[in-house]
Amino acid sequence: MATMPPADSSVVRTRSGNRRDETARLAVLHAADDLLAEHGFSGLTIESIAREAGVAKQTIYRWWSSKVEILLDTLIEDSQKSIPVPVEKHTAANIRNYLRTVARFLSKDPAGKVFLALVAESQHNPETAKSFQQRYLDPRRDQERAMLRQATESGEVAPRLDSDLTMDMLLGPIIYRALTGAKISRSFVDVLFEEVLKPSSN
Amino acid sequence: MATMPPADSSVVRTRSGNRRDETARLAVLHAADDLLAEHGFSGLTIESIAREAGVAKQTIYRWWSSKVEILLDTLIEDSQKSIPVPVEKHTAANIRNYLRTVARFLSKDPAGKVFLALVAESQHNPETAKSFQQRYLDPRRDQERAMLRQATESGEVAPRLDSDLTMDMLLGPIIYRALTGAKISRSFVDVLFEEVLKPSSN
Amino acid sequence: MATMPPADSSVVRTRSGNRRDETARLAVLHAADDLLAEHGFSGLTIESIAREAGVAKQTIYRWWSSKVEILLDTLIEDSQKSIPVPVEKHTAANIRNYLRTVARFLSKDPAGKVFLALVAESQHNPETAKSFQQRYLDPRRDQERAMLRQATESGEVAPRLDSDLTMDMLLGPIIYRALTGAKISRSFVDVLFEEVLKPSSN
Amino acid sequence: MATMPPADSSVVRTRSGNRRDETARLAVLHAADDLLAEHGFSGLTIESIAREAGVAKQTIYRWWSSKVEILLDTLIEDSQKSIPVPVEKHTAANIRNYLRTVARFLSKDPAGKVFLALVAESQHNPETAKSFQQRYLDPRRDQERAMLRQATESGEVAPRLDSDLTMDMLLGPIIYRALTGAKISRSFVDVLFEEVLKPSSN
DNA sequence: GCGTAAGCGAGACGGTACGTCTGGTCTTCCT
DNA sequence: AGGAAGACCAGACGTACCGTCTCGCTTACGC
Repeated sequence: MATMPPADSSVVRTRSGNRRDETARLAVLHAADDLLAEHGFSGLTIESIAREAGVAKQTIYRWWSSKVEILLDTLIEDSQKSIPVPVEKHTAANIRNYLRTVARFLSKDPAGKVFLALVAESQHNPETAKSFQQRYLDPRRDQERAMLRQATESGEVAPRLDSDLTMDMLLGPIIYRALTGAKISRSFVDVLFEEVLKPSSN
Repeated sequence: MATMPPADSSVVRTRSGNRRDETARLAVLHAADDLLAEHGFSGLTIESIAREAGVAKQTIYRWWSSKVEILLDTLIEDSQKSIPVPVEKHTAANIRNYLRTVARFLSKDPAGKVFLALVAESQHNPETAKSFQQRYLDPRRDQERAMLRQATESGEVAPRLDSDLTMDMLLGPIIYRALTGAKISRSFVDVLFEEVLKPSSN
Repeated sequence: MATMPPADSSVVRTRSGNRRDETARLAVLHAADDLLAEHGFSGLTIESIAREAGVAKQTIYRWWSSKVEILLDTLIEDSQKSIPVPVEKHTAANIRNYLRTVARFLSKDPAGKVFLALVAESQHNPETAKSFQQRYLDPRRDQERAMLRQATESGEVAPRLDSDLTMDMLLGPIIYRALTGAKISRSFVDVLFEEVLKPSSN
Repeated sequence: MATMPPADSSVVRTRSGNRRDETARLAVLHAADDLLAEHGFSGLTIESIAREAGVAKQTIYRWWSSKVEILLDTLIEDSQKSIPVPVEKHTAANIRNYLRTVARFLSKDPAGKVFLALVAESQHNPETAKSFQQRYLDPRRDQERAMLRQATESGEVAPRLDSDLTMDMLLGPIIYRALTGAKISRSFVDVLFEEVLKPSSN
């Protein structure tokens, strides 16, 4: 993430005329990522993004309505790469692996900070909450529900509760621990998985 | 919450000389509470608190290092009133009731917004995270662990896991739902309780 | 002094894009002038100038390093208008008239207060003293010396002393009276002129 | 208990019970003097005087209405010591010497800065102007007029003009040069004296 | 092939809040 | 009673960003 193009002297900024400048778009996303990692959410200002990206503020305001929208863009791209919802084989192993991957993403991956920052900002700002819900949380939850349903149908897992409740019981503790900076061990995730999804676990 | 002292005309501001002025302290806490409820976290500025409370900014900076510390003070006082950890009889019913109270506090009580705001701000600011952990989360968790242990010893509940993991499984989903603005029905809480604490639940 | 442009409804604030906004510059100078006249030097704060001029504080800080520099700018412009050093005919009458004009400026014209305020502030602040000297006093003294020299060469006046000493003998008493709020009558000025510049005055 | 200041072992702070504490009064005057010399007029705040003098702010406010009054007290005492108006023999030599002393006081003596600071502050603050006039300038001018009158009567000097105008012609240039930081040579003072007071000077 | 239209970097603008500083008032406690 | 200490309200300080705007430039497209 946020690797700059090689500082080759021949990399002249290609001005794109009256079309959107992809170079500028990427520079903004990279700068946002870098600044969040380096200086935290409060160090992430439109002004600093523009400065870091070598871009005019107006260019940012033209394409994004707030810094939250910028972060959403990066989060969506990163999530597809780092924590894809398993889509082909919905086996128990795949689901457990998904939970492990999410846990690692939230506690280790710098991109996971973007997720936490957006959960956080949603508390402060209703519009962020709405965007975050509609553009990120809802689509993912849809995928997760499908995953759960198909794995249940194939008999791999046996949730005793409806899929939303099940997902919240699985993800809630993981996310809460991530939010409070607590350790999230692999066994913690595995126990969660066993408790919630395995039939006759006791 | 944030109820002002009786608007009796005789309530002249008692200047306390070179000792801390309790009137000013309360005015600040009330103003912070009111403004958070009315205008959200971003509408909560030191400037606006001072204005609302009729207090000089310097008085705020003298006693609190940031608006987060002010909110922590109000949260601690409000939590003791609204969501006390049951301390006398650690029965199953008491614990279930505690969970219900927490759920209501987070989703309905304006003071619950303070908790969510502090979880949020902790993501943006490490010092907030530390303060929040040490002054609020840790002490509460200690009480909750004691509650759980004693209820277990008396045979009222039968958690299959250690107390920290148990509490996170109970509170994580509730808090995650509160953070994402999802509904938290009584039955949701009760199911959580049954799943995690009841023996041979399936 | 400080006359606003005609309140024609069509006089919309011309935003100048990324070039300096002349409207803002003038508004600041006028506001500074007005506030000095109305509330004195201590009532002249950057805050109040910004408020009065309808200008952001940052705009002031962008272009002036202190309120003293603002006053210097107004004084220089006002002086060129109100007390120009006679530049064409250096006759005795012109010089006497110049002295009278200066006396009236210092004792009657609100803009004269700016001069006195800058002399005053120079006592408190070495940087003010330097700016005032370099940007105002020195250039004026150069002009005055030229005036004196040429009038002397043409035989109109006959100073017995060098030009700096002569100017200080002429202006010193006038300025000292202005500083102490004493009356400066026309005859006072005329006597000064006679004593210092007329040949064989006794 | 009077705590021993670190400096001189014998200088015990004598607390005077219910009489005004002369030690505190002197400490304030000295601190004011020192701070004016060291940090200029703007570095001279009630707060800093109290700190430097080891005195409570309230003690200062109890006895002086502003920092200007403190400076006036020091100036009056210093002037009596450093630039006494000659009072016994009003000879020409005495008057010339007086002018020389004044010139040296204003340009060299740190206490002269207090005079300049008060002239300055008078421009900014009408109350300062009034105090300064009544407590300092007027009494001195009365003495100077007497000096001049008696020297004239004894034939030592021959001013062509009334005494106020004469004094302003003598002191105005000196004070103006002091205010603008210009050099004030002995010959400058002597020429002034000759021009204004000597009969048939040309 | 030239005019129009849009995107771009730059940066000035009116604002709001920041956290610090000083001023002047007040009260408590100590001596 | 006087003085030290220090909390209090008030408000200016100079800085950082906000979101809007205008400028002068560059490029791509359509007449």
